[in-house]
Amino acid sequence: MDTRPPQDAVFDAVAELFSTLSTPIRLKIISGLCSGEKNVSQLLAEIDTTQPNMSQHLSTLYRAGILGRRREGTQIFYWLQSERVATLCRAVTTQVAIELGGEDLVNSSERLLPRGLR
Amino acid sequence: MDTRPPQDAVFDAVAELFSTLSTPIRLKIISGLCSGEKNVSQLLAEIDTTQPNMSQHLSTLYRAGILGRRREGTQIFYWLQSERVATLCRAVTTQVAIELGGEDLVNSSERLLPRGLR
DNA sequence: GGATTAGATTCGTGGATGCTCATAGAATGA
DNA sequence: TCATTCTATGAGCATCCACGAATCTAATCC
Repeated sequence: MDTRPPQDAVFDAVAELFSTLSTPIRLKIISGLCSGEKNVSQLLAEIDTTQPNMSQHLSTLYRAGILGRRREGTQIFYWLQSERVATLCRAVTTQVAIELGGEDLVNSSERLLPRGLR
Repeated sequence: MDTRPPQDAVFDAVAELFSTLSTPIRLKIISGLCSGEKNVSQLLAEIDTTQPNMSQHLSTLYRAGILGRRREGTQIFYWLQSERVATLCRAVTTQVAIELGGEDLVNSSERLLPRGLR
């Protein structure tokens, strides 16, 4: 069989990546991790959602290879594993902030997805 | 009220954009229009789906401001309106093709989202 | 071992959306 | 006007998925 063109696999993969990034809360998580690794409690302090919901989104981003994970005692730390995806989100977010207008928004957007501090 | 941070609007907009690009068929449409404007029949000849389904996806991309639309007789031509989105898709698709491996796939990927011919 | 804290997992549900089928609309030609 | 071609729209359906509530697991401390 295999009547599908090989490019289809590429489009499928790209669509899946975009799908992973297509929810605001996951973008906020990526934004929050731009300044370095954080545990779940720290992320919960920044992002308004429930703990189970946060856990599910973190799991989704981890399985997608976008986040790394590490246990330290009872806490679990996450960090940005895919620098490529971080760069992608940064570029798109900056552009959208500009297009949405508002100098203030553009200025504050520089803090939306800051480049890694180290 | 308005207790939501202003950045939330940016994340919402970015998530919506990614959502629009999160289906393979819409990526194929964008790819097909990279070489210039086409009518619906031409797109149907390249992309395997039904006519109503194609029409709906075209409508979605048009409403998102990604495609332009023009009537000529009974036919309707679509073209890439947002060069920014086209560039985005091109960059991501190329990277994913590379990461999926296969020299042949990488080479053929150059034809996935060719730069505009004019 | 019991209690406590930090996260993950399971289950159920409502809303969004992609698909198909049937139909409607618009333009052209006889 | 009627037929044909090209495209859009609406209804019905199935699926996916984000969310919340409750529960479970793992590690630490008493």
